[in-house]
Amino acid sequence: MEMVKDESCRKGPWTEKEDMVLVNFVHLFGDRRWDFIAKVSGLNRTGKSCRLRWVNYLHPGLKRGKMTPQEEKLVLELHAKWGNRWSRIARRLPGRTDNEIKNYWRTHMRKMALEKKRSTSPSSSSSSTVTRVDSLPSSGTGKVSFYDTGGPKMAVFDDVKGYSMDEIWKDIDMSEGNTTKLPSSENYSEQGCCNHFSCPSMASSPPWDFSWDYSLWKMDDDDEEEEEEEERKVFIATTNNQLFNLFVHKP
DNA sequence: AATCGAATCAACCGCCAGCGG
DNA sequence: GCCGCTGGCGGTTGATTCGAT
Repeated sequence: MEMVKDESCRKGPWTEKEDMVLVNFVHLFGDRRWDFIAKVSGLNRTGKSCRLRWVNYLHPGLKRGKMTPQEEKLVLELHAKWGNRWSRIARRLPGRTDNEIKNYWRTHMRKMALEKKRSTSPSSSSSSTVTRVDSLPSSGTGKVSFYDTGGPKMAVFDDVKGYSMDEIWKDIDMSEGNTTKLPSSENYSEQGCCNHFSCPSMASSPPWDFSWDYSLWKMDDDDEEEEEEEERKVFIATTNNQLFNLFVHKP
């Protein structure tokens, strides 16, 4: 049963079947032992890849869709405070992932930087119409990344006071000591992601209280064929077989 | 209707810290 | 104390979607 982690591991987009298998195994073994899950599930993926897929896409507590104004505000506040510590910021936003926030910020900053550039240089000096934001100088690292901010020192935020790293850490300490400043912070600990998503759906149905729910993978296109449905059932059966074998062969 | 650039999203990569042997 | 393994995190990239022209 040695599923060797080598270059033959699958990459690229996940299929619906892979998702189903992963969810099944995560509910059985928890969302910690990713390498183990990757091996026993038969998914030809790395543990890392499995974890990423679960955290960013399959986790039942995830919100989808646009950020609300409150969330946007919170992201701005927290980024001003903590810089690019996306996972930390994500913990304050139930149902949002670090990846999502990172992406949002990237887009947001691009917009902001463009607007700022336009407003500060009305002459649009150079011949090029739009200067890519990515090429804006970063804060002294030499490496260019438009959101390589060190956080709060981001030039685009004139209204945000500059912080030194020490100050940032002081802030973090303070906020962890006294979190009442931030909305909904009391619901989150600094531990595993499971604890962070204390969304209602998770609260009422912990991972181990698992029942197969097709709605999880219901696609919008309702003309989904029965054939696909049948395939699903077959796949679940196969997965269950795998699990059965696994337990039977356990000492 | 076609095209092109911008925006968004999903996934990978590399680094690092924590932990167990 | 050292070393290897694993998971977590931040940065980046590539594909897809959207919107303007």
